[in-house]
Amino acid sequence: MIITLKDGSSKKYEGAMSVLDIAKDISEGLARVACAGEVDGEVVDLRTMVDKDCSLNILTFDTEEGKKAFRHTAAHILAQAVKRLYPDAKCTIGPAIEDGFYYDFDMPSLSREDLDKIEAEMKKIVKENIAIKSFTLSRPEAIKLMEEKNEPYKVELINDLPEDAVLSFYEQGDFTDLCAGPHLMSTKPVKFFKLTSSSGAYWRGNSDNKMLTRIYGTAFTKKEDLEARLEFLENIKKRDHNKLGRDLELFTTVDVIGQGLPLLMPKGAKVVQTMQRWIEDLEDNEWGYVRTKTPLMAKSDLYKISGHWDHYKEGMFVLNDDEDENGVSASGQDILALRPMTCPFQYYVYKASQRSYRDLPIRYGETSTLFRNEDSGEMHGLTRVRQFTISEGHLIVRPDQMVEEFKNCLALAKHCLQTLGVEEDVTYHLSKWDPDNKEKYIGEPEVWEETQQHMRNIMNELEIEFTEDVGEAAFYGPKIDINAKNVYGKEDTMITIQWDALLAEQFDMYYIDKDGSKTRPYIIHRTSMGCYERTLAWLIEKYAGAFPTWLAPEQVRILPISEKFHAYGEEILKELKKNGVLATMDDRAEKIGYKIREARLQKLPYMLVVGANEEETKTVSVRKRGEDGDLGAMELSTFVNKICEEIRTRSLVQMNAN
RNA sequence: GCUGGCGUGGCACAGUCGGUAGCGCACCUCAUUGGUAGUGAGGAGGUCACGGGUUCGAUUCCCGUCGCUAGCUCCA
Repeated sequence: MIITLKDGSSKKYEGAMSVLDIAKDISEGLARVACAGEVDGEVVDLRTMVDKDCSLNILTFDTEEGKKAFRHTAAHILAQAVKRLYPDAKCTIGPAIEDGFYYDFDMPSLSREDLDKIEAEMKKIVKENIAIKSFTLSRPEAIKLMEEKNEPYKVELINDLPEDAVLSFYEQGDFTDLCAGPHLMSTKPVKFFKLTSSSGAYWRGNSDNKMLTRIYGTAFTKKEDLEARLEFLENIKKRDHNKLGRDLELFTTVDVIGQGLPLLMPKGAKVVQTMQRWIEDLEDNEWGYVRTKTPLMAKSDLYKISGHWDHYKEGMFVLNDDEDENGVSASGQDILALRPMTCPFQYYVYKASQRSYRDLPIRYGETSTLFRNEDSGEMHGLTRVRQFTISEGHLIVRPDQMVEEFKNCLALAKHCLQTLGVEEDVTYHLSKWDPDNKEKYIGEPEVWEETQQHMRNIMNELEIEFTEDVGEAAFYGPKIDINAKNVYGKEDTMITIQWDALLAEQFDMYYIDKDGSKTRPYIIHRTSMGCYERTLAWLIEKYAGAFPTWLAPEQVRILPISEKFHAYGEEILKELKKNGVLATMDDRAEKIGYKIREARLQKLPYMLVVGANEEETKTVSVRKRGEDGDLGAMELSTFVNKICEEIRTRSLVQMNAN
């Protein structure tokens, strides 16, 4: 590549040595130097970093550091523009994030028109090609500078840093900001950006603090990249379960029914029913589960034993909640709460009889409807709701069985993910307790640490990659969470497997051991596939509504060419239904092209076109969804065999012709 | 819960600077009986989310509620 340096000279670099050559030419042994110029005719900001050990990085926009520098600079350009237009706005923080940046200001909220104005001002700043200089200050000097600039939030930030800290600042014209960097050499390369949205955000992420105004933006070095990003954002809306799920008549919401209470319509309910039947049979027939069906509500007494009354009361829907200081309802009624989990109910199933060590493990499964009083701002489509149904289970096991059973729970979860075709789309997390926040949890620190180590070992042994998240545990134990991202990149927990060595004590659960002594069992709380509503949402986005055949709410639609072939169509319909295929017939007086168009828009797996040819030869003309879906004619029995096989094996791919 | 945005027939949208509303798709009826992404004609359907206020008059302006939504906080 040819680099034109700032002084106008240019030099050609070739091959693997170029990185070192560039460094030698422009670094002169300094810790951090940079140049801006043109690479192969394109204006770039090229920055090299030489660490103390002489290892070296070149920051072009292709590198992570380079992208960070680019986004930091974009954030500062935003802040500079805001300060120009709103001199009273106070700067807080403005980090780089994936695909862009944001900056929080203490200022009134902004409309789209305001964002457009700020964007225009930013364009000016870029055009001005302002040089960016960095300098460092001691803490007292830094505080003085920010006090002079009347930036109280910056002063607060600096005050929280170590006294002997040396703080880096970046200055671009009339704007100077505290920032760890890196930054570009000038504002010029930040050519293609867009302020995407503004919203509220609490100062320092604490809801007790003031709400600031956050501005989000996305920025790129190339026009095509920005356009591609904006187009991507536009396109993923088409996969968004909250839009697509409604369009495809899978679910709906009604304002008088309430927030977080979606209605599954016949198609959505059918998909959920298919999953539920599959999971229940799978657990009971192949994984040794026994089924329970327990109440959806209970007296507060139960939750007092479980600890939920103390640790989770805010999250429950409580009935007759007018208790006096003695815990008695003024109306004389029992204080009841809708259940937020199934644990204690299944514990009492366990406790209903005396258990021997020979009986364990006992694996209870329940298709369990739960109620959680989520904050009003939290609800979203099918992914965050106030009533939902999960494939819940509790395993009551002897301590010596714990590791094996925990592994089995992971294996079952993996099997479910695999069957749904989403195994590659998840991340595993070890959700740990927070030792600095002990009052949120029950049990002894040693037990927590030991349990977490067990889980760590299991994950390593199974060679599953995972991250460790502090403070994400349940109050009674650590857990493995299996998360998935939605189309917008937000993560939700799909599956959870929790190790609980504590609640057996609370509920006085025991079994009679070999030596005749009463012994505490361990408990695993787990889901095999998690919440049906959330999984449905995930699948809608994964498949853009085109579910694998076995999950599709309508698998085959028979399309007679005209009314004359309705009788033959009925014959086919009967045969399909007899074989358990979800089939319908479109017997409207519409043209065949129109019927096909409609079936395709509804993302049906298969269409069977039938007319004179088919009736005569006792065949069906098969069309599957997608481009070039016409599979031609086949014997009805052939099609039935193929689709039954596809459904039975829960295949993720569709049949081929012959 | 907090800060914004939004709410017009089933869906996607026009529109009204205050004088009670339209288009397309879908739906219904009739004709058409067809060969792989939209046959033609006609018709019905909305107290403009709900409640209050201002006004001679409110879908339009103001306030409140409900819902949807972007984030923040929360998610045992």
